[in-house]
Amino acid sequence: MTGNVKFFRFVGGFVCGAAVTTGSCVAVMKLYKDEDTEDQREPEKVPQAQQDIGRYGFPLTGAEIRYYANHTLSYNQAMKTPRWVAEHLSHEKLLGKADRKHCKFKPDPSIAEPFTAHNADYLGSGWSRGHMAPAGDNKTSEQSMAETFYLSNIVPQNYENNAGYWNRLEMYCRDLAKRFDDVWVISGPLVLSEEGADGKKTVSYQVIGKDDVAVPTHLFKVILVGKEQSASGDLTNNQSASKTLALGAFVIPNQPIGFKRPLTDFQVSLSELEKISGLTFFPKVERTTPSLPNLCDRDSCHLMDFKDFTLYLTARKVGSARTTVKLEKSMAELKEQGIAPDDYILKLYQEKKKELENKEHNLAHLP
DNA sequence: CGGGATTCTGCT
DNA sequence: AGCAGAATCCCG
Repeated sequence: MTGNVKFFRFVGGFVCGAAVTTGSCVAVMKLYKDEDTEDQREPEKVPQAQQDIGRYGFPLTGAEIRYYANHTLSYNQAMKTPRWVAEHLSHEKLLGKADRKHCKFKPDPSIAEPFTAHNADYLGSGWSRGHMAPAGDNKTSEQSMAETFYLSNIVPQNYENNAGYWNRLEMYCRDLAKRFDDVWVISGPLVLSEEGADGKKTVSYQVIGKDDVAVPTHLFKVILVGKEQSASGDLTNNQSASKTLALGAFVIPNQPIGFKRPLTDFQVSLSELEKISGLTFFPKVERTTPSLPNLCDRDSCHLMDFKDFTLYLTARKVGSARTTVKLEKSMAELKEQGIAPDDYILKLYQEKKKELENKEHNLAHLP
């Protein structure tokens, strides 16, 4: 029996050996819950050998779950990055006017100094500070947006990837919130092995700054959607909640990725991602069935193409133009790229043009 | 939307 | 003098 220990998964997501006594199992549960806190077992119930081993305490990991206004994460004190960052998106939560220009990247005050990254680690490193929980998911609250700029939510990310492919993936997640009531997103960094010419596999990653912040080779994103909005509302009563869920897991290389690569190119099975990340995602979701419905079957998994993305960026620039010169420049750039402005941009342009012409006319005629 | 740099201003 | 926030500029 000793060589054949069976394991059971409990609702809380931890495992415990069936061969150990019930009492010890409860103790394991307590340790799991209070992982980084003082062992709260009553001393007289702990075997002497265990008391001796733990006399001066066990190592702390700092991996406990940290809660912020609109995101939740587990931190990696060795990497100086998050392990994972979780969010819940909904249509209502994505409305608002909070502006990232009023935010600053800064060390997370709740991370102990020896384990935190600093801005100086990133500046001049060749890597950008990439959000895991995006600022754009926090338009409703200045506070929650400011918290996403804590470096506990940041990883070193390729500039083009951050502004491009990853950005469009984040936009797709927000778009999902228009079609599904609930969207849960978990994002994080990965350092994956590489096979050399000699066939040996090696994990190798750059570290930056005096704090040796780990540069991930890849980033992952797990998307779980639920309660699909249906026009007819014809879901039968006895369908379980899990049947309304759909999930997609993606592993994105931390490097420039062009518009030609569809998101499905980077889709992996949840079990594959769990194996390489060491994480168990959504442990409270029933997994008796072989796998959850595929998000990319239920929805398009289609990121913005070049034309739509350029139109989107132009609309942003037109809306924020401060002078007529810059306004015209944005429109000219669009034309240079061979893209015709759509009705939305034309309307935006006309309104902005009037506004700026008035402003500049008044300035020119001041006494 | 995602990132930068620089300059000015106000405060201590 | 030095720091923090705001404003303005730039890029994809």
